[in-house]
Amino acid sequence: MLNSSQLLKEYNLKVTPQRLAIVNELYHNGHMNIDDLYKKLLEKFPSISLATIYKNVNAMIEKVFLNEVKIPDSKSVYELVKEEHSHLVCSSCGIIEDIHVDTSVLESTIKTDFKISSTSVIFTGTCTKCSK
Amino acid sequence: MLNSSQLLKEYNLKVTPQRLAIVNELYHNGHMNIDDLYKKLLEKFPSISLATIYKNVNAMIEKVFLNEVKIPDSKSVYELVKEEHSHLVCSSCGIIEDIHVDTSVLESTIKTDFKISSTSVIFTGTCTKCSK
DNA sequence: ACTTAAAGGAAAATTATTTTCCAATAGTAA
DNA sequence: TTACTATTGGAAAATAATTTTCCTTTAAGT
Repeated sequence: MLNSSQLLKEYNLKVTPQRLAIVNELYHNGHMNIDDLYKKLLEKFPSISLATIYKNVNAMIEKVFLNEVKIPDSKSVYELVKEEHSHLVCSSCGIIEDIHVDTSVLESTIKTDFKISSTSVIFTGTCTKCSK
Repeated sequence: MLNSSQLLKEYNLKVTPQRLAIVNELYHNGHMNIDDLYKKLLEKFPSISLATIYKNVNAMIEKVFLNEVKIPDSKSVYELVKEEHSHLVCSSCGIIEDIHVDTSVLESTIKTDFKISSTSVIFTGTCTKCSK
């Protein structure tokens, strides 16, 4: 189980029911875009405003508690920050999965003068369900 | 030298001065966002409209002649489609460089049921100039 | 040159995101 | 618990980003 309340506190974010819901939804669904979040929270808070979603998502990103994932050819999704990982995206149904990849292999093989600080990898393909 | 006119024709896009300028700018600058393009084209076409930029960029993406590159924490940029490659982004000055990476290494090491069709890799770091 | 489908530009329309303002509320201190 | 204060949520307005509409112009084929 996730102690969302404590988590928010650790990130210096006031604990409110709306924020708890955002955290819990992301915890259960992994990756959601703004609209997914809005629609989901509307069920629990019929009067919630899109501005509240935006304000909170931005606040959480600022505190490095959430992370925006930019997916090729589709909308950005948000996820709880956790250990570094990459993403698998199904171009058919849109499902997104985390996957652990050792990017140091890449970083060591490329020839560049850049000091690399992070490597984003997104695999696009077809998931098992959609393959059938 | 680039024969932009012929290129456009090959992609079934009518050759217009505005389109030629877009292609040439992208050829010379490599990666530009919508605003970069708009500002640049304004120099040559003082009455050009942002809608023209959007319409053309979208048309070119549709024909798989341009490609949108989604950069973490910054605006999307567009580039002419060419052989597969990855990107290096300087988080300090924003410069973007192409880099060739053998992503098959990654694809073969990960454990997944997805049928992977493409792999997007973006390295973020600091370029030489900004390192000094 | 003539014709026509497509493109460019201006403005409006839509969509996405942020800001403002005020009432409600979480967190802290008494 | 109560009182206080800063922050949050919500409604609406404001701003930004993108697309569409409509009409004039133009590229490209005849």
